[in-house]
Amino acid sequence: MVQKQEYLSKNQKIVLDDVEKANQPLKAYSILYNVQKKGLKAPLQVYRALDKLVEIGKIHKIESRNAFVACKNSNCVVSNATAFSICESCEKVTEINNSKLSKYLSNFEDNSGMKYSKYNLEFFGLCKKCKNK
Amino acid sequence: MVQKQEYLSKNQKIVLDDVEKANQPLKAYSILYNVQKKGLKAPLQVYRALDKLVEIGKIHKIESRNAFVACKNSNCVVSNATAFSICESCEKVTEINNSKLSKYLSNFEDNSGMKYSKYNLEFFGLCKKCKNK
DNA sequence: AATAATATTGTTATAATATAACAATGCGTT
DNA sequence: AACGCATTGTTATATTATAACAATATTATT
Ligand SMILES: [Zn+2]
Ligand SMILES: [Zn+2]
Ligand SMILES: [Zn+2]
Ligand SMILES: [Zn+2]
Repeated sequence: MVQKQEYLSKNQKIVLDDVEKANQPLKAYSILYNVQKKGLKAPLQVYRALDKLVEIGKIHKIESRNAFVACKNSNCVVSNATAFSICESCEKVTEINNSKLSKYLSNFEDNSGMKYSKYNLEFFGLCKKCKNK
Repeated sequence: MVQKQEYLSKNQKIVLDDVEKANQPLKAYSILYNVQKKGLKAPLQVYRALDKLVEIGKIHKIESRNAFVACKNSNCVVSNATAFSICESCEKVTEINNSKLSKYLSNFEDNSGMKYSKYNLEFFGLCKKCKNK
């Protein structure tokens, strides 16, 4: 039996490293630009690494921005319960780590008969700085 | 003073009509295909109509799918508080209309200092049908 | 009615985001 | 060594979305 991958491959490390350094969401083609000096020349090399990193929860995709950000929340072993705040003025994005919220959403049920295994929540508004302008 | 638009333009009506008939999310280029017989020939004509319809809450964008669905929730006068359930098997999407959930999220506050004016939540899982396969 | 401001439309081209398809290599297991 | 599978490299292409410019339509103000 082949066991589940427990380490990162070369390209995955390179991409994760770049995204972690940024501490803000990066677009795939910005990442591509950044890592070209390390040998990743094609979009697919970046997208494949991103896919895997998202799958294992090291990176999250900010869907409304088509951008990728490193997980800052040690609870997200797998990215099946994510919440973000997004400033609509400066585009600052923060991962929300609020156990009440995650408990509430993870336990959410309605009468649709659906079994929810995953959610993604994006809050929008103005951050502290932008509010006071 | 120019007052806020209170009716739909020709192209907006055409696009809304198509999306409402579908009762499932449509991609922008599917919409374009559908409405070509009505004279909309270019992507921009569709995207512009979609932008406006999303802005006024007649249509919502399913961000994780890059698709657009008509609002089924009369409460969404403006689309500043949206929640959807998405089946990862058959891709069925349903707008969640749950007042407890929307109250909880609309009142959500954390210590970030951010004032949230809007949110979008997407739940993923298996729908009733797909669960029983 | 004339003017101004705003919204909408039409059109061509192009940007930005993401995947298909195929061949080769690397690595752990049997 | 042989197998299975993940990863890599590469080229081409698909999909999603916007820029830029010109024209027309609608509404508000004078
Ligand atoms: Zn996380
Ligand atoms: Zn801000
Ligand atoms: Zn709605
Ligand atoms: Zn289903």
